Amino acid sequence: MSRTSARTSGLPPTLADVAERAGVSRQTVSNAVNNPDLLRADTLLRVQQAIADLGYLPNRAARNLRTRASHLIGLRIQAAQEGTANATMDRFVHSLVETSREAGYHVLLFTGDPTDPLSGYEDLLRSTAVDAFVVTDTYLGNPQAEWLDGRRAPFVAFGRPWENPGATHAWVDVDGAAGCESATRHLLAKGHEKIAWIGWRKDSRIGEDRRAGWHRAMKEAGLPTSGLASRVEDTVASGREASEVLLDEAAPTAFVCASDTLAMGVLHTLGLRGLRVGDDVAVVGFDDSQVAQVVRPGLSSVRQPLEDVAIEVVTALEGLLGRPRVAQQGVLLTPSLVVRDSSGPDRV
Amino acid sequence: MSRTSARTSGLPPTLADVAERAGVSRQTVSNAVNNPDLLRADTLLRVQQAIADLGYLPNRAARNLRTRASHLIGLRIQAAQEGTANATMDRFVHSLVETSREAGYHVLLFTGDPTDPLSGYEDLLRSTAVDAFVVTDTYLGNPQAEWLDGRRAPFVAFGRPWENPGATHAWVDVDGAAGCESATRHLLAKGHEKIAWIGWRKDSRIGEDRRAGWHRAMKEAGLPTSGLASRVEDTVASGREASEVLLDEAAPTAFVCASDTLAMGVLHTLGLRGLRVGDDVAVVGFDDSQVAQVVRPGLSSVRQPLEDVAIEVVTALEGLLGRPRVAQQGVLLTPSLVVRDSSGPDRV
DNA sequence: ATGAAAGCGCTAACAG
DNA sequence: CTGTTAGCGCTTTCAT
Repeated sequence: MSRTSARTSGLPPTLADVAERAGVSRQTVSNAVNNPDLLRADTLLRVQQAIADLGYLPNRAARNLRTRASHLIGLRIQAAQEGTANATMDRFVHSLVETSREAGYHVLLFTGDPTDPLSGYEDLLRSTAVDAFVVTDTYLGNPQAEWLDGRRAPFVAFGRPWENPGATHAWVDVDGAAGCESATRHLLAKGHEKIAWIGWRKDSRIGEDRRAGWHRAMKEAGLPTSGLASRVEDTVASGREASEVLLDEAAPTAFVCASDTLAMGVLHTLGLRGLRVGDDVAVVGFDDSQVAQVVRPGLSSVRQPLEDVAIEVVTALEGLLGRPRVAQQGVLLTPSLVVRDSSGPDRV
Repeated sequence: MSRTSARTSGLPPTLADVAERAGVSRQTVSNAVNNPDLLRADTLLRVQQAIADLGYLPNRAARNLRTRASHLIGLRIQAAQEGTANATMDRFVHSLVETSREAGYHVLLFTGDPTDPLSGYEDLLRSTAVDAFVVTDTYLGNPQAEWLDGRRAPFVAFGRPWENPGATHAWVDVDGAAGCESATRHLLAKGHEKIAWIGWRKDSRIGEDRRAGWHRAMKEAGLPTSGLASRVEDTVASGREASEVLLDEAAPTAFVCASDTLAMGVLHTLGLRGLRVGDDVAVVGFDDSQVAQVVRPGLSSVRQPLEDVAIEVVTALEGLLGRPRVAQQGVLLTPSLVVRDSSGPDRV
């Protein structure tokens, strides 16, 4: 051996240290860790004892070098938008970290120039720092998917390939239309007939999808929708202004919104006009943000099953990275509606 | 060479590929990357050209193995608490990721058994997966610091060593007392004299610190504090109940709270009693959460300078990991007060 | 079932 | 200033 044993040096124990202590070769120790079935029961036990005694854990860098895998998955995050209720990402990050760990992966966070959806990916990929990516900001038109596909980089998207339905990469998404449809039905069941929609600008595919859910539910109920929809920026002020206009021009008794941020704008308007939230006008948001949870009265909201999204994402990742490669197509999950006081009572 | 060159194989180019193309030895390429000053100008240029041509980037695993460093820093995160307005961690994570990148580090996220403050650290440390940790959940009594210190693992704490003021490790914290003092002074300046405190249970050092700021400001103004303080759990319901009791028994005209979550509870009480937020009773929270930003009326709140915290943390980290080792002691940063409508008008 | 040999891609130490 | 040598700690052949 070319270096002092672990006990004398301050360095962590290596395979060689364990081998020496157990009286076997290094290879046998490696097998004990990675292919225990190959060892005879008593040898295995002896090696495991030595491993425990020494507190041995394989050195990551060495293993990574050898296996050409880092067991790291990269996730690009953006700054939370101040002044909004958006918090999907943070809940997702936590779920992903948790689920990844169970699959033997850690999550490496990185940021990039917000105006360049590609920045940050390339360096990590070329330096083999991560095995795969989870791509989340697909609303940007999602050039990442195409780019990563081109480099044959494994990745799973949280978000459908809106722009390119023929894309073959793995993705997981939440059915926003279904969420808004169930929110609208919920209000219809309470007796509302004039239910307004406040969503995002038309260039947002996600926004149009959610809007379609509202529209479908209204049509199914045989109710008109014209004059009841508004498309604005995702800010509280926009939600407030849009709801003012809608109240003046169409007098809806309920609002379904594409986000909790917009829903908060509606609550502002109701407050300013002395209308009682829930009792006079019902409101449902989207995301089940902390804001929805702590505001008074509580804001009903569509909640994305982010824990399940993480599970599906990691499953897809394992398929992509495992041997044999198991390709997964798209997975669409259904959100649930969290009912709070802003839904109001039944209007029998 | 023992393997096909990068162009023919699908693998990324290596040092050897670059060396061959530039007509120099591998070592020279390594120097071109890590110690450019050592090369003659023309050689450097030639090597850099080859690097650019090939799109070469050093393989992380190999470099990590050789240098015994991963350039990764570990950060343990916990699930965001639903039903609260707490969001410090998410803002901090983003700032840390951003700042770390500038220093050449990436952030590796991990979770652990919530009941065991140590879980998760050990494996990463022993497997040499990270170079250092950023420890944040110091409110747990912070056994991590001692434990990490014992293993001589580099780490920086976001949070003071409350339990052990003699601790020598690097830490960065925000002066909660100063924040609450300035919040209280802000209300005093508006003409309030009966300013109540709603904070956390006595075993929370952070809570006691924040409370001290309120207390100090009141004393300096020559105002009594007895009967004006309450210590409860960090939930909206607790804030609501505490404010009801305080209003009944002491009739304060303003509240300073240890968190936005508690402040939301106060807003609930005011709403239920028909008291106008700001006009009748002023409220100030702590954290400048999204909730504070989007609720109506806006909630004044103490904002932690998390971007600066991240900068100080990374600076300390660089000192810890750099050569020579530069030890940093504690850094205490001052938060700022974000004034919104819940502060109310001047009560001349 | 266990061991020996080779090498992943890089850099520290030294030689020239 | 550049090249040679020798590993970092691990796993993948291939013998035994």
